[in-house]
Amino acid sequence: MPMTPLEEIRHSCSHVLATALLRVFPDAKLDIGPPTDTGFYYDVDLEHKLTTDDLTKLEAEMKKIADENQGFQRKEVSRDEAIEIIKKIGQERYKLGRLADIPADEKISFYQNGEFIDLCAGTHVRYSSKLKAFKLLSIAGAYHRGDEKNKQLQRIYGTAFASKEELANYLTQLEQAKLRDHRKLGRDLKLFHIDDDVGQGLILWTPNGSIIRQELQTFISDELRKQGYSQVFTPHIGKLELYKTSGHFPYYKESQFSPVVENEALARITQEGCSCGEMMARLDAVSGHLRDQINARTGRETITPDRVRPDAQLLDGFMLKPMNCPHHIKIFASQPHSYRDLPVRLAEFGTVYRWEQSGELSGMTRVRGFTQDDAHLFCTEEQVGAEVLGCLSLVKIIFNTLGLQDYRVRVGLRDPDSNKYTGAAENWDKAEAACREAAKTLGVPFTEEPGEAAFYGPKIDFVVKDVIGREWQLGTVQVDYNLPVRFDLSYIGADNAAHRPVMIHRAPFGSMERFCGVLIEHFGGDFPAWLSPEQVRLVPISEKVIDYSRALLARLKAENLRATLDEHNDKLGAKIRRAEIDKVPYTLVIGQKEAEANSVSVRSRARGDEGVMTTDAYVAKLKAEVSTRALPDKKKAPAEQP
RNA sequence: GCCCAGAUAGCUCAGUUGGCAGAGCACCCCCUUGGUAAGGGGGAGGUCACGAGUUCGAAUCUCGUUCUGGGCUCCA
Repeated sequence: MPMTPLEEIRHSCSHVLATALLRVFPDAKLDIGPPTDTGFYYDVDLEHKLTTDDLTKLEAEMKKIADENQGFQRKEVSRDEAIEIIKKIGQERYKLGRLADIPADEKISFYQNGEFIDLCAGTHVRYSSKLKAFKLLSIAGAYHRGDEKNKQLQRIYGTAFASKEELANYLTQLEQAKLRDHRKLGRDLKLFHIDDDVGQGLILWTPNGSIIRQELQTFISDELRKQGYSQVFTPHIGKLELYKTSGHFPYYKESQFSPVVENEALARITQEGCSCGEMMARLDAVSGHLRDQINARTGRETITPDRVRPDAQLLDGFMLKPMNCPHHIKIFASQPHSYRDLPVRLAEFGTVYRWEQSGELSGMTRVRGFTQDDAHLFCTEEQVGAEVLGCLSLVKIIFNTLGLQDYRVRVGLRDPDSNKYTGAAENWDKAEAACREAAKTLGVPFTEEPGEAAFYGPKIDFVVKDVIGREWQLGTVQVDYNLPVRFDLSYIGADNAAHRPVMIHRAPFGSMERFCGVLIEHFGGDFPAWLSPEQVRLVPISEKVIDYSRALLARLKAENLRATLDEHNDKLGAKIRRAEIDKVPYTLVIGQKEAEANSVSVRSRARGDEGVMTTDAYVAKLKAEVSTRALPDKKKAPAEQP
């Protein structure tokens, strides 16, 4: 498949980088060097540990190669010839494996530029002098073939464009993006804090951030009430056996916090002289009774005999809940249900804990404790389609209200080659069909991705990009035919017989933490008035109007608006500047004129000076803006930013 | 978890070959009483991430630990 002109430039840069690499480090063993969405990289196996100084050296060598104006020449060869070439250039270590990947019926080609030749399908620019604007950016580790078990190679990232201007623009864009980073804005605007002494990946919501979260929760709760959901509350922990029944333990053991064992049980087991390994084995083990139950319900050997231990050896504990489903299931199961009750929709802002690997943590977007705007729907099989649609429309309402337009939809299907999925194939087929049909109604393009399903069912995810281009899954809707079986859920149908309900898991935000992180970047900190921690800043021009300003502050607070008064001993310009830096949507300038006329001079963060209006008129206007959850106007062209 | 880089005041950062811990902003006080993005002066603020080692002497050199950033792997 031919590449786009930009891809050709970037891919050719990979080859030029490899050429430079071999000139500087002749013993480098090359793996692969493809173009990416934002540039290119080359993976290399090298004894020498590359440093940023090396990047400078390599880049200089690349410039030289570009100036040498080397031609890129394609050579098609037979497989035997290919092996010979690879051996001749001493690149057997990875290239022979890459050669073996090429299907028998595909042409094998090499590209040569100057002294460098590389196994490559192409395509390339004709001459290296076409490469005028490139830059090496960073060094990273990357596993060979993306497999953790393989050797970690050194990956050199770079970017390239057709012109120097485009490259410069891209680099400025990167700088600009850093200013929107939720980790920076979170600190500057005092939205959240992560403290080493509390723990990695555990968010402390400071007062400002808490206001945003609270407003979002109110917004969602309002929508849920309209759509017939019931609010529930459940504890943060549950017994291990609950998760053995659901199948989450020990299946996801590595990504869960360790179980909490009661003191007495711990003392007893220590007295018995149990090793740590033995204790873990006892925690993993199940009773014969549970095994029989689950295997009967699922109709196959879901729990194998080796996990069963005599009751005397079993050890139960509590787990920090990694998900809310089992708790909600127990609420559903606590009462008999008629088909007339369905669907039952149980919603909770439920906090869950997951043991993410330390290297995966990132600000608010990847954390170890987070609160899902979770709900579980229990419905009949006939209702699944309509309920999935309802969930999707909720996600759309939320995204529209917040002006989130730049997202993609992913329908996660099971990977036919994997056995990690539970449940009968025909149920999977039905559920996947329901998701596909529902996604079609969204009116936005979606991709079907095998292998992206949850282990209990297919799902529809809403994925957005953060400021540095990383994708994050936010909203999700998942169909589940599995957990109702494992927990033996039922309802009584019109035929007076027991039927199995279908479950739908859904979280339109995904998690409050990740969603807020993405939202901070989406708005760049310029939140709409309804979300702004501080909606109005009162700025008195002099102390002479301080009494009027204080009375006005009291008035605004009484109207349930979030306002503060800047009593600093500064000039007006400085106070305005501070309000702008704090990203307050409205600044009210108060001087003698305003005090005498019971009015305010309004300055909008987005639109600048809006002139004088009566206090009553302003309050009414702002309250309307807040209650309709209006989006902020596009910010005016930034003046001199700090 | 793995690879690379980093950690100095609340924030952004400087700190030379090892020799008294620095600046700007923010904070507090004083002067200034003003009309839409920075008036002026003063003050306070530090276990240089933590722990060892080398040295007469360590923010600076070495080792270890923790955390952060960029990747990789993972993400129910």
